[in-house]
Amino acid sequence: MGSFRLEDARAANRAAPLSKARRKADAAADYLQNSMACKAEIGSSIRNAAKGTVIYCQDDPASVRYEVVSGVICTSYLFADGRRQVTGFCFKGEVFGTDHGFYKSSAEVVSETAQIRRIRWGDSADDERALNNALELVENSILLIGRRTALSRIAAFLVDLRSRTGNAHWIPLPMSRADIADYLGLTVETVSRTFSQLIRKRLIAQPKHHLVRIIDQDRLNALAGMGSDTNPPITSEP
Amino acid sequence: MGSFRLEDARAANRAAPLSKARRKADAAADYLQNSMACKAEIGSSIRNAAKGTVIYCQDDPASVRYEVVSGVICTSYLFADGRRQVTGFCFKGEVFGTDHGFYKSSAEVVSETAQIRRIRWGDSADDERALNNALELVENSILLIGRRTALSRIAAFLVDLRSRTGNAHWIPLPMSRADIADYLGLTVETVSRTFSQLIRKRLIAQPKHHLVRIIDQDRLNALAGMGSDTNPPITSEP
DNA sequence: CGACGCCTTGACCCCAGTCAAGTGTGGTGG
DNA sequence: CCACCACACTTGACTGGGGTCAAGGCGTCG
Repeated sequence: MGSFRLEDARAANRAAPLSKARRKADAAADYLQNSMACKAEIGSSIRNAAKGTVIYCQDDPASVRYEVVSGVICTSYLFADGRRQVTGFCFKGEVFGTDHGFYKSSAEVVSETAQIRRIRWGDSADDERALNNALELVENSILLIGRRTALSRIAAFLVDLRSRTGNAHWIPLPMSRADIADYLGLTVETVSRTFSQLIRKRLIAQPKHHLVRIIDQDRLNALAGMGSDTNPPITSEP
Repeated sequence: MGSFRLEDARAANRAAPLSKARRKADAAADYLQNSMACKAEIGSSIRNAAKGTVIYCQDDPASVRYEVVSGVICTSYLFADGRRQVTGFCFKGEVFGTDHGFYKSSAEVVSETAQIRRIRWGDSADDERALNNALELVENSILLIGRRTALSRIAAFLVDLRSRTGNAHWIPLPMSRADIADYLGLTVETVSRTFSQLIRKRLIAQPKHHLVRIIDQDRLNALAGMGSDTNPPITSEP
């Protein structure tokens, strides 16, 4: 079940990033079936998956959640009119697919390759941690998406990614511009233009399309509207 | 602790809807302290609170969560630069304040009056239900906020509120235009204009500022980009 | 090599932000 | 009882940011 809507939306959606993913998913279906015991994790099943692999589809029955071992996962929601809202990106150690009953969004691998661990519900301590993790991620997303200007959104997006990937200056951006656009509520063109703008202003560098180096963290923070933690930009009246 | 940021932001924020709330909160502080045993709920403490009452502040230590018994609660996050992002509205039966460690947002009563129930963490079945409830609400918010046009956002906002309040046609809108604007990432003027537009087009009626009647649910759904559930707007190619 | 996807850049225009003024409405004090 | 004010909301005029349409670069695959 659950897939017919995806097909409909694919037909209607001009960009249709999931269509390719869907085809790849079909091809790699059985590949997904057998879990790869890569590094002999303790009793849990870890899967290898290539870019474009769909982990689960919107409206599929939800039985397990997943943890990202390596790579990046993108979860997205397809509207009936074909528009797409990317609900989040998941990096190493983060959890996705925490829905109850049916998955409300689809999950897709956006990095070249990814390892994900299936986790069953039942251990209440673990379950609660997972839910809290998911909640935190989504709440963070709201603070990103609610911003006014494209510049502020992109800046906040980069700042968020930097803190989550734990990288000092280099940020991997395996997702496509369309993914970022659908996440931040912008268009591909605006995303591209804004990146170019940040590069021109020497706030970031971009040796490859999918790799960003943060040059001026402070000014990026300022654009993101977070201020420098050590030097709050607000002076209260006497 | 936690309140100094609020004060700072108050000084900087032109609209500063929390400033009034803050003053009211001070005045009604002791009122809040003693829980009112209104209808003798089973062993849980229910409080009455008037409009503007702040339940908790951003960065306050988080020990309990809350359930709305009656009225409407608004949770919002204040940025260092004074901007405000409303993270959600909570109606009867919904849960807020599910943060761990410290509250990441402030919670305020926006209806004329509200009853809220304090709930301690510990009952894992209950805890998990609460977390799932919160997660669902926040994920829904993302689908609202990510929309492109103001018309689409307002329409989706109304459709969402209608389904959550369980009301057939009449929707209570106790929150201010500023709250709605800060929720959807718009300005008060745009919110006001959009409501007027919907009224002119006879999609809704608005006998009072804080009450909306949905006249044409189908067209509202269409604007919201959800289509009519019985008649999907997408035709798949053969 | 050409076809295709993805990304970038440019030109144009419209939606929504900004500034400013006007309209209730409730509260306070004379 | 009315004058006055404070506040929330509405409406208008103007402008700029970003959506839209279109063209062009660039790497990958067949």
